[in-house]
Amino acid sequence: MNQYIQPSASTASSRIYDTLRKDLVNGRFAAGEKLAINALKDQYQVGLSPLREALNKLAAYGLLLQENQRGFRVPTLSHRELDDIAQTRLSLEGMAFEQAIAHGDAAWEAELLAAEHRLKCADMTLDKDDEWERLHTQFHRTLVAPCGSVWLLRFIEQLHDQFDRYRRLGPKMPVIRQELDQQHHELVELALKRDVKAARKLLDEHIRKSYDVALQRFTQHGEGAPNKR
Amino acid sequence: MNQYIQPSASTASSRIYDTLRKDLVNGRFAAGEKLAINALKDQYQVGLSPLREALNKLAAYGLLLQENQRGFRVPTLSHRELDDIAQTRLSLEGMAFEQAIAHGDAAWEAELLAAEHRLKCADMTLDKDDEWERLHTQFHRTLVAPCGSVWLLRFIEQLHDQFDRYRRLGPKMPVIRQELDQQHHELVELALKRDVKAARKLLDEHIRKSYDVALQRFTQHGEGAPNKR
DNA sequence: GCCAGATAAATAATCGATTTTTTTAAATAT
DNA sequence: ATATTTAAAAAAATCGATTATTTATCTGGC
Repeated sequence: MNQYIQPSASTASSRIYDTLRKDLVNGRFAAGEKLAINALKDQYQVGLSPLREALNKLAAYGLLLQENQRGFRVPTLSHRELDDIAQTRLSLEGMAFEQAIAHGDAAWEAELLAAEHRLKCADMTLDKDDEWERLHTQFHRTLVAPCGSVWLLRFIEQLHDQFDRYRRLGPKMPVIRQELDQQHHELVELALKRDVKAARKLLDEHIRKSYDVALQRFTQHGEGAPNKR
Repeated sequence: MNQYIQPSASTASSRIYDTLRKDLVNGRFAAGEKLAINALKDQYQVGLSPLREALNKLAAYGLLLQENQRGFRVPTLSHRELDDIAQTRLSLEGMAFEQAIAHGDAAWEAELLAAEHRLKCADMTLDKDDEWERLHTQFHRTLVAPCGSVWLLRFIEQLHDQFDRYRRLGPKMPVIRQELDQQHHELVELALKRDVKAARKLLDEHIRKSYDVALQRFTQHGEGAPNKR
């Protein structure tokens, strides 16, 4: 009797998973922080069982650390790990982009243009970044979507979340933001022209520029981990 | 007062996770099968909560599919996905192996020799494959260990599990097994010689040969999914 | 005979309470 | 004062039962 078929009817567990994932990527929790499950339960108004199931999934996904008999904690941040994430993202996303350019069809081209336009518009009209972030993720997802490998896409998605955890802590830099937006446009152009070499090169630069922003967080406050606790 | 520090004291949840992961990779459950949680609970003698937490983790890891309100099922097998897994493994493991050869030190060389020797011995003395499989996984892990990227290693591990899910269904082929063992030896030799080009090429061949074995399962029974239900 | 709707059975998800383990605090001895 | 043991508090993990949802079965109308 459902009016519309639900893609996957939500459960308390899946809802709290989505919420926590977003909050973790957005840096709502301090790096290294131990999660107080009971507090979370009250904060998010959710039962213990669904909460624990979500935390388990997040740990398997890499957004939490789990230590037997002593719960969950937020992974610390380190210059070294940021390098790893950025470098791996460079490799995998670059690889996927090349494949996508080789295989993407007309529908993909249309999606690319649409995604870039949506992103550009959001940038102008909205003030709070939430929607922009969503569209930004969606844009990069579209770039590599027709690469042909489900597993590669899965890993890229995971790396994106990891990368964003660092990037969103970085300072707001309107100038660089504008440059990044410009690159988004050029990425689409090169993809449409099927210029694999140039496209890959630009994607590399794009990620590196983003990396520079994220890195500020570390060079500013000295080496090590800028954790609260 | 613990005599030895436990690396991470086991919990019911972590134990059932390990067990199920192994059983899933070993094809103990039919592809596409819906998991009857209550039956599992009795079979494995474990409570509902730890079991569900383990299933949630396995779903996030990619060894199970989770659909809200209708539980968990074992992913189906397909020629197409095997191709994807093999190809992605080829890319990532190849990349990691090259890096490992570039960065691996003397300790790594020692570990390599040790791992290959252990594998060779297990092959001769033991009849049941369980220990061989463990050592085989360990050998490949060692090959790429010093690649420098935690995330790459993580993905490779995941792909290995996925690949093995297919490989272990394939027929026993002693001749090919012997060829694969020979390649293990040669991989170590090339790694020690730091011959990146040749090493990568051989690893490619090695994975491809393994892939051929796994593929039998599909070409034998015709295209599609060789599922029970 | 076949389909829509209602009912019953089975299964998934969640809750509330209990048990186990770790962490913190206090007490005692060196 | 410092270290070691003991006791108390807090937190994590697990259990047993309840609730919600899906799946299977039945019924009457066409």
